[in-house]
Amino acid sequence: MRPTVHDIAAAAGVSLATVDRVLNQRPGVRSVTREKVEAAIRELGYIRDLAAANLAKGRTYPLVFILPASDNSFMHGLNAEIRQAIVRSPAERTDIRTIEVPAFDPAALVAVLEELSRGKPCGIAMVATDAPEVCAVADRMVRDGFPIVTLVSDLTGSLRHHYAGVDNIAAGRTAARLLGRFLGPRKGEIAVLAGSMLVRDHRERLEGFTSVMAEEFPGLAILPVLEGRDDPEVAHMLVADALGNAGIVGVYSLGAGNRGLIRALKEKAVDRTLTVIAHELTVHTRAALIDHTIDAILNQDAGHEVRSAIRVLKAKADGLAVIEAQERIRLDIFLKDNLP
Amino acid sequence: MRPTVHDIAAAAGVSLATVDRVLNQRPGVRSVTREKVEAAIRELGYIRDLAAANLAKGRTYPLVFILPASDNSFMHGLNAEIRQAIVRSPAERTDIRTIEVPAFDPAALVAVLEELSRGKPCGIAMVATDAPEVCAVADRMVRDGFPIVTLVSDLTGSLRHHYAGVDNIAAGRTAARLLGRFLGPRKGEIAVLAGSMLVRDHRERLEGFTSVMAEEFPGLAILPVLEGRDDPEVAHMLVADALGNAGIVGVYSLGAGNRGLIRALKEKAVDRTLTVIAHELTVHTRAALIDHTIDAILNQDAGHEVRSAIRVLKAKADGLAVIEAQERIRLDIFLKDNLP
DNA sequence: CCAAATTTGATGTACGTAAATCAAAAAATC
DNA sequence: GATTTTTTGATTTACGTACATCAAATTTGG
Repeated sequence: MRPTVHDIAAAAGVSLATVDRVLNQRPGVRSVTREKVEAAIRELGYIRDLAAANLAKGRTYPLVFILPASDNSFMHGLNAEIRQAIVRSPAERTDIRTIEVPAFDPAALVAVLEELSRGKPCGIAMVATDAPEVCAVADRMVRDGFPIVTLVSDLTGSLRHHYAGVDNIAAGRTAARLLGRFLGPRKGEIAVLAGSMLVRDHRERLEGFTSVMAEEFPGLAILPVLEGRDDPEVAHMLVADALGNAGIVGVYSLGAGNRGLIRALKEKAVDRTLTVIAHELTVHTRAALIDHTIDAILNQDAGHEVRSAIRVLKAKADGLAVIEAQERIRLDIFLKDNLP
Repeated sequence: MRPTVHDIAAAAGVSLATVDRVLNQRPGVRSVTREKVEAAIRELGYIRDLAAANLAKGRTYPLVFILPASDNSFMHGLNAEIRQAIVRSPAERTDIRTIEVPAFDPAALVAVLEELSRGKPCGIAMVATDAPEVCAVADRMVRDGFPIVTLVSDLTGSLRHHYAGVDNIAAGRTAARLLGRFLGPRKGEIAVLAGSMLVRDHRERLEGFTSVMAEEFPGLAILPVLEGRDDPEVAHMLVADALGNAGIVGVYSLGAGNRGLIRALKEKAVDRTLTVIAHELTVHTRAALIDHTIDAILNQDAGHEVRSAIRVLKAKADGLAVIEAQERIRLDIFLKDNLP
C-alpha cells in the first residue's frame, strides 16, 4: 500500500496537523520539525494522492485558450477540438474558456494577457503572435507563476513552459525533400504559396524549405513567394496567374487558403504533371490528395495539440512532470494511402 | 456545480441508500423506484465522480501485457515503454505486469490467456499471434467481460475492444507509393525483406505494398520476398546475396533485422543509387537515414501504443467512451528532416 | 387480516487529503 | 519565574462515492 499522511505522521512522530502544515507550506512549524517530516516523506516515498487532494479542495483547473479570429479551416478545427475538450471538462476537472483576439495584432494579445494576469486562471494556452511585447508580458506572467503554453505558433526566446505545435522549420525541410525526391531528375521552377510572411510559422516553413532546396536540389529554383493571405480567392488568383509560367514543375503551399489553390490547379494544370505539396488536412485537401491534384499533405493534429496543451497546463499547475515524448506534436505526412 | 448523489436522492424523493442501490445495480429496488431514480439521473445530468468513486473503492486497475519473447529493437522499445508506464502506475492507479510468451506460438498464448481468465485482471493487452484458437479464447474472454486490446499485431475478426497499432496494409501501400514516387521514371526490380510471412503485420504490409505497386507502378517488379526472420545476420546474408542482381533499384524492408540490411547496403551498394524504405525507427535506422543509406522510415510509436492501450483498457473497465482520434495509432513517416 | 417477504430509509464508516478550530505544550522574552 | 509568543496536538468537518447494517415501512401471499 502507498503511504498516506497518517503514515508519515506516525513515522515522523508528529501529528497529522503538522504534516499537513508541512505539505501545504502553511506557517507555524519549526524548521527542525519540518525537516523531520520531510525526512519521513522521503524515506517512505510518500506521494500525495492528487485525486483525493483535488476532491478535498473541490479543485478545478481554470484554463484559457486565446485564439486569433481567423476564418480558415484550421482555426475552425482547432475551435472544434477545444469545444470537445469543454465537453470532457467535468471528468477532467477543467474549466475552459476561449478568448478571440484579432489576428496578427500584438497589442490586442498583450491587452488580453494583462487582463488575465489580474485574474485567477491556472493556465493559459495561446496561439501567439510572435512579437517582443507579447513575449515580455508572457515572460512576466511565467515568473509570476502562471503556466503558459504556446499553441500552433511559438514565441521566439520566451520562457513559456511549453510549445504545443510542430517544428515548422522541419516541416518546410520535409516538404522540400518530398518535393525534390518526387520530382527526381526533373528541373524547373517551384511556386510557393504562403499566407503571410508576417506569421512566424510561415516564415519558418519557408526557411526550412528554401534551405533544403538550395542544399540538395539545385535543379529546382524557388520563385518569389505568393502571399495569399490564407484567403482562397486571393490564392486562386495568384496561383492561376503563376501557372502561366510553363517552367513550373512543383508547388508548395505552406499556409491556408488551399481551396483556391486546388481550384486553380484543376483549371490550369490538367494537362501538366505538377507535383504539389500542401499543409493542413481539410475536406478540400483530402479530396485533392485522393484525386491526385495534391501529392502529399503535411499536417499538424489540432486535437492532439489541444489535448496536449491541457495536459501540460494541468501538470504545470500541479508542479508535475510531463511525458515529453507524449507531448511532442508530430508532423504528419499524408499520402493518399495513409489517410485517417 | 455538478449534481451529486445527494441531489438525485432529493430530486427522486428517495434516500441516498436507494440511489446507491440503483447506481451500483444492487438488488432490493422496485422497478418503479428504480425508474424514478434513473429519470432523476437523466434530468439532472448526473455523472458520477470517477476519482471519488475510485478513492472510496480503493480501486486499482490490474493490467497485464502479454508480449512475445523476441529479441529485436522494437520489442525492447515496447518493453521500455511498459516499464515507464509502471513507473507512472501510482499516479494512474494502474497495477501493470508483463508476461512473456514464445513468439509465433498460438498454443502458449492460449495457455496464458486461459490462466488469466481464471484470475482478476481488469484488462489485457497482448501482441497477438493471429490464430483461430487465440481468437476463440479472446472472444470468450471479451464476452465474459474482460477488456482486451491487441497491441501492435491484431487478431483477424476478433471481438477485442480495440487494436492499438498501425494499419499495416496502409503502411505497405504508403511504402509502395513513396518508393514509386522516389524512383520516378526509373524501371527495375524491388527487393522486399520481411521477417516472416507467418506474422500478420508483415503479411499485411506486403499485401498493401504489392497492390499499390501493381496498380500504380508497373515499371517496378517485386522480387520474391526475402524472409530474414527479423535476424540481422540472416537479413545481411539475404540482402547481400540479392544485391548481386544489378536490376534492383529499390528495397523495402518491412520487418526487423535492419542492422543486417544496412550493413549489406553499405558493403554492396556504395556505388549504386538504390532507394530504400524501412520500418521502425531505431538507432541504426536513424543513423542510416541521416547518412542517406535509407531514404524513408515508417514507424509506429511504441510509447503511444502502450499509453493508448492503457487508456483504452481503463476506459473499458469503467464502461467509458474513448476519444477515437486520440487512440488512433499513426503511421509515422520519417525523412531525415523530421526526425524527433 | 395476519404473517412473511420485500423494499426503503436512516445512519455510519471508509477512502486520502484539505482546512479549520481550540487547547496544550514548548520555546522565547523580559 | 511569570508572561507572551510560537509551535504542536487533537479533533472535526468536508469532498463525492461505496458499502454495510439495522430498523421501519410497504407489499405480497395465504
